[in-house]
Amino acid sequence: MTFSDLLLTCARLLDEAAQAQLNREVGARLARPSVMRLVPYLTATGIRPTVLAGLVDVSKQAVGQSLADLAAKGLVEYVPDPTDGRARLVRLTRAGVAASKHGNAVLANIEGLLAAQVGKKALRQTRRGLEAMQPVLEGLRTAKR
Amino acid sequence: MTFSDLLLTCARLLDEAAQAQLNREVGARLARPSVMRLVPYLTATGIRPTVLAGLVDVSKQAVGQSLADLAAKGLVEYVPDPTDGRARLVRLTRAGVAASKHGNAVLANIEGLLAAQVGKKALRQTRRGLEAMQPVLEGLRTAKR
DNA sequence: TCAATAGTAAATAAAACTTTACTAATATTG
DNA sequence: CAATATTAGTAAAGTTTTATTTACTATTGA
Repeated sequence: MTFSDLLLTCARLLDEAAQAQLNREVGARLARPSVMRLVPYLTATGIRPTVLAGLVDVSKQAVGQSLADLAAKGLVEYVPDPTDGRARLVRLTRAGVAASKHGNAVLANIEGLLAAQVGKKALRQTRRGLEAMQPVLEGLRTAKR
Repeated sequence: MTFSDLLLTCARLLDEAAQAQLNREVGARLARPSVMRLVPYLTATGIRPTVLAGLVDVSKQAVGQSLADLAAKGLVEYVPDPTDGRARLVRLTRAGVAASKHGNAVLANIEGLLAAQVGKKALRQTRRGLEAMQPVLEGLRTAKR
């Protein structure tokens, strides 16, 4: 197995495990994939929908739809952007922050299992490797378009 | 950034980079996501559609539609399963194998860039870490359902 | 024989996203 | 500074993609 396949496979497995855990807790699917993709970029500080659209590379209308979903669930709210009267900021509500924290806790739990199985040292080494690779991969993204 | 986020982010970036490279070559989108998800499991030897459906966790009808897509492009073909008259095996055609190889070459190329930037040793260490983690993550999958 | 399995077909449902069209605020520029 | 262009965003409709439901055939295995 190539390194690439290994990386992609591990990420997929991790994602599935976390998702499955959360779904089990809620008793249904937490959120649809299109909505889940926004989550990493949502903060309590707020971000503009348009910026979000650029990050996930879909139209702002598409992002708007996903955000409406999250807003309907009370996980995000809109506030006017003080620096631009046209713009709004989407930010996590208290409930949204709590949900986000919980998601991180689930991941942390899985990490704990990994550490227990492969050893803290191996986990740390792997982390360092990925930390070095991330900026290189980010570079590919911006470079080639 | 947590280890989990790092892993998920790197995988996403790698996937995007490879996808973008392939799309650039073809001049359009190579294949839709639902189809791409089948690719890792396709071989020249052949696999049953139903098995494939189990692997990606969708109905066999859904897999059938994706496979019809690939068959229309001449990348896979059906052959009767010699061990069961009801069953068929989907296998990569010569063109399919070539396409698959090319995909791997694109990934290998990116890996080369990574190795050049972070060093072969770091790459090897990261690989070893992921290799140790994969079975643990696989275990979570089977265990919890 | 009869239940279960592998698969297909067609219709439909649901999800994700785009297109078109619009309002309101901000920038630009002549 | 007024006219114009641009930007942020929304709204509604429509399209594409993905997947399920229902219903069926053919083969296998009990």
